Amino acid sequence: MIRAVKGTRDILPPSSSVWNHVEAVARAVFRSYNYQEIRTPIFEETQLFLRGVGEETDIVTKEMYTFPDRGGESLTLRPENTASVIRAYIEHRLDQLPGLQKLYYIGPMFRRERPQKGRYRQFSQIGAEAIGSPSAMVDAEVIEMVAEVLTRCGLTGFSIDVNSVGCPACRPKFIEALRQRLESVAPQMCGDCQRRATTNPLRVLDCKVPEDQPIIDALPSIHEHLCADCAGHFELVKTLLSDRAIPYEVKPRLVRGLDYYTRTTFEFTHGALGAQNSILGGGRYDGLAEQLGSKVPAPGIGFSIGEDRLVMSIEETQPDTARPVLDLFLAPLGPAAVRHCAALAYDLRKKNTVVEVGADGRLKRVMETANKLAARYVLIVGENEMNAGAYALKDMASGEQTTVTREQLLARF
RNA sequence: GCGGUGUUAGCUCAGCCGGUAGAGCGCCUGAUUGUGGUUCAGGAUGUCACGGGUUCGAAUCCCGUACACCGCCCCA
Repeated sequence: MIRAVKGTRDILPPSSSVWNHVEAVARAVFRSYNYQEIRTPIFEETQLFLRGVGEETDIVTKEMYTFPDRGGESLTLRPENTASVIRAYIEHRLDQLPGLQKLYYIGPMFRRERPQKGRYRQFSQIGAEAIGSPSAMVDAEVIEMVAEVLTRCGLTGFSIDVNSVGCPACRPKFIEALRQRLESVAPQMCGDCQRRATTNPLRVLDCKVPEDQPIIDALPSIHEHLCADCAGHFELVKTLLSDRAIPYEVKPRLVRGLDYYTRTTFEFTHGALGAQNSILGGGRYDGLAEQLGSKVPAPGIGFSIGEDRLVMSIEETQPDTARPVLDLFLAPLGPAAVRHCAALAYDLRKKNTVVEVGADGRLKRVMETANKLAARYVLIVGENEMNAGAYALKDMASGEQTTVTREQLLARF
């Protein structure tokens, strides 16, 4: 038997309707903030991600689906979408358009990691990018917007963590201070941290080993090293979030894994997800466009929601959300009624009524089928009904049966 | 990429120390002629994940592979 490849999966009903719901909610919220959809290719030149995501990141060093095209060019299945959006922004000179560019996307991403619950090799992200402004106003609006998406999806119990990772002016100084301090304390820490102390000092802050926590708490904080501009920016973001009564927590240790982040970073987590508790992540990337060859600066901020994880949280939190509606089930008795029902269904469906036509057979059997499909009403169409010009309409919930003419039926459904 | 647990009917699982498989749910059929949800009776379905080994004999023991899940790394 041929099975779906490792780390990929089929989204079947009724789960697929939850996916559709989530996407519809996101589109509606994005629209209300005046975002418009962008669709970029699912694969790009490998070079885009090397430069955009960062050569030293885990994504680039060990997780990309990279393959040579038949012409010899190296292509890569997109591991994330921000780099592609910025590439499109530059390529199509969107900086020449008036105002901020506010773009959203929904689609599959690919990372070759060891699969786990909530972690797949093909997964879907719902994301948005606001490009063209360095203002803290935009940061706060983006965080507000994504919180609104989760809330309107019916999700509760998520928490919002924010931080500032500084800018090219102040972050290197912080990293240097961190490195120096780690020289003395790292030997007392876990093996991973001893390694990180030299390879990636920022990662030490993310360590979850309980014994290391007191040591980490005593390490220098990024906030002591932010330059005046970065500190002011972060203060304003926090003030604006408070103005909106959005509950957030400052996590000085929140370090994101992509190289392009500057200043504001944020992450939403949810307890129902297990080890992969991050439901969405995002941040500001003021230097990314220039890194990708833009001649003009294009400061931006964005996020991406892990759609698989969002759907999973919703399904675990509220299990009975996905229930498709079947308005009317037509039960034909005899070949003539089958033709009659087909024509009737055609007219009803033009009005977007959800209609199913049963197979000809014993009424008992047809009723059983209608019941299993959870039909609201069943319309019985046999010789008697066709001769009389009136159908028997049964309310499946109450069991009551009434008589309706074709006109009455079309007016009602 | 590293470590661990698991893989038996469509689903959830049982199967003790090796003697070639079961339950519940679901599905199908019937309880006479045009009426569901309850009840009753009957029925179908598994190369016991795959490959190899030990054995007279393996779902049951051993090894390998695949996949899923848990933890690590990292992230969505």
